[in-house]
Amino acid sequence: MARITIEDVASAAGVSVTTVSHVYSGHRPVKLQTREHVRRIATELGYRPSAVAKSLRVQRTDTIMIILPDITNPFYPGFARGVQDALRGHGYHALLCNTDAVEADERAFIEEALERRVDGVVFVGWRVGLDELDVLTDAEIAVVSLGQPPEPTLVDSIWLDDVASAREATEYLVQTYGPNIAHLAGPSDTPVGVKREQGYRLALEGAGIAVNEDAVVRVEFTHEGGLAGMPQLLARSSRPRAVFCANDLIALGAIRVAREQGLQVPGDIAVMGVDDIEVAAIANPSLTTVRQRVHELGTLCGERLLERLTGTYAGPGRSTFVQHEIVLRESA
Amino acid sequence: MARITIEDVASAAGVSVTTVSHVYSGHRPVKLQTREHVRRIATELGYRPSAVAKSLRVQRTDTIMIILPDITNPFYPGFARGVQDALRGHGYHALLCNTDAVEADERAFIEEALERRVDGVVFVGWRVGLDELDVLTDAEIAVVSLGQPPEPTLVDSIWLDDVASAREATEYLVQTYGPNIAHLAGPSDTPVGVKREQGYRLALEGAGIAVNEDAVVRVEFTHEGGLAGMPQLLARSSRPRAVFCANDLIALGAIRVAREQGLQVPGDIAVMGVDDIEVAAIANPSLTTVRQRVHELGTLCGERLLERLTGTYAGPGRSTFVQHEIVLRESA
DNA sequence: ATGAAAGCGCTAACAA
DNA sequence: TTGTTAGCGCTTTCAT
Repeated sequence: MARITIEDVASAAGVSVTTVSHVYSGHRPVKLQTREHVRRIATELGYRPSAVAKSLRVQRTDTIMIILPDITNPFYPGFARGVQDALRGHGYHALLCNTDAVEADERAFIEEALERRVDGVVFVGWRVGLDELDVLTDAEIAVVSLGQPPEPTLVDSIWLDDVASAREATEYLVQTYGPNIAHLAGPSDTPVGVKREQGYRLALEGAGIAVNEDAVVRVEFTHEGGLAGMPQLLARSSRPRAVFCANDLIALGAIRVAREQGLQVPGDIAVMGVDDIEVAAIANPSLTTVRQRVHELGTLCGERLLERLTGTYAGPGRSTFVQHEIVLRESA
Repeated sequence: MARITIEDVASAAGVSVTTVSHVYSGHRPVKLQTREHVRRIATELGYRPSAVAKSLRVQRTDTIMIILPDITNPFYPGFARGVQDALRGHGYHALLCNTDAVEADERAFIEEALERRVDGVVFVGWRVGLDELDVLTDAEIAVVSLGQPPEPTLVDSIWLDDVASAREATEYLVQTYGPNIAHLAGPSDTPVGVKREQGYRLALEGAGIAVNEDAVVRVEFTHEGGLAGMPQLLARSSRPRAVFCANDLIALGAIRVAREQGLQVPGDIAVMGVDDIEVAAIANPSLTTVRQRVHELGTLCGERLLERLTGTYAGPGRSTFVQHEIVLRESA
């Protein structure tokens, strides 16, 4: 069955394509009678206006792209959800893209955004710098980035102080459990991983504690990362009294390993994460962590993007800081 | 800065648009020298072929749509991931859509798929029947649906036996903990909720146990659902010895409530879920549940879809059953 | 090895 | 209130 086009509807209804077009867009008045007639014919024929033809003509796709490192990390669906909530009712649809934090994929999706002519991009990148997003701005695509530091750029960015949050978390652990604090760090080739490790080191140095390099193990930002890294920490001659993990998934993995080895959390060893993903509260022991207010981050990105999409704002990149917050629960 | 088109490249390179087009598509040989020249000019100008113009011309979008009830339920990102993994390397991109299990939204996204001329749809619907997907098939859009029962339809469907899995889970609880088994059911207007409740009832009846209607509480398929429903169960004069929950999120909420009321799980009250989302293993106590092999479900959907997209298969709807599996852990 | 030109399905300027 | 038509940026047939 060939696709029904606007022309088919027009001739079947005995009107011009212009009229059919305006029945749908409402961009100019159409006599009620004609309007209803056209509608009926269109429904009978099963006509659906082609979004791609329209996009080509109006040079808008009403689509935005959300580029994320890993959709199976619960942090990101919550974030994406926030973005979509902010966009709700404004007629935009979202393309969710997984980069797996692979540099080539991050770049590939930026290309893809360009080719698909999306109207806007929310970018959460780990490998690619903010300056690489300028190509989007050049193509008049609205861009908001999450998590990069505040430096003057073309794109808006919503950022968290990863160094400070890691530092405060570690300081809390030092105060509560003394100097022997280990760190399950993120990969050293991700900005987030690097900054949280930096915060950890700053906290120890600030307390006059020398960093024991054996007490820092770098793993992926996943539950498996925690499962893989924790045994190394526990195998050390002097077991750490607490471990600061670069995110909640790692922390949950770490807790699991500790408990399997018969250790009490936090009695024998305390564990703290970062993110406050939903399961952090559900888990048992519930996870002490640094809350990132993920949904708010998402809506904020969505709102900033919307301001550019609608033309409410058109100036240089704005930088918005979102404050973290330590959430004390059972694990530390 | 106006968008660079194929024409800009052609004139700057002193060739025809045809040649530029073929440099990109490789659909016909272009002299090496010309090819390199065109490439260089294109790069200099920052040319990106417009996917929307191409789509209009070739009547393909290389896009599929994944329609899901709730992306913040960890079951679905895992599933979506599976679909995307199956599609990887075949040049398709995925549009992830959240219906929130709202009937109107499910229908709206079907419309949207039609208008956007996506090549395929993976549909996970709770309110809308399989027959409503025929409109997609009519428009020559490949469709695979998850979770509906095997009845002859136009679309492919991957299904789970929700009744049987709920029944087996309940039977296990009866065998282990006796007749006093409650049920935190899903909403009665979702097929999944209905079928799991049905399985629960069949198990009790099969064991000659009368179903106590007070012991069945219907809640949303969320952690909050569990938090809301569990107190009602615990407030009953005779506390249930175990509770079968319609999914893992509900079960995790239920466990939380039980523990807050000072009950041991499973010592005082056992809890069992369905899905085996990742956190089921991480949680503490870890969750006894029915595994749905979510990633496999996703890849299966992706593969079936791919067969239709590539034309490898073009017949009537196929129905593929995926076996569930009870996973015994600590909570029951 | 390369080009000219039609046409994919719409929207909107211009005309009546 | 309605219609005619150019053109959005590509691909591909038909020529050369």
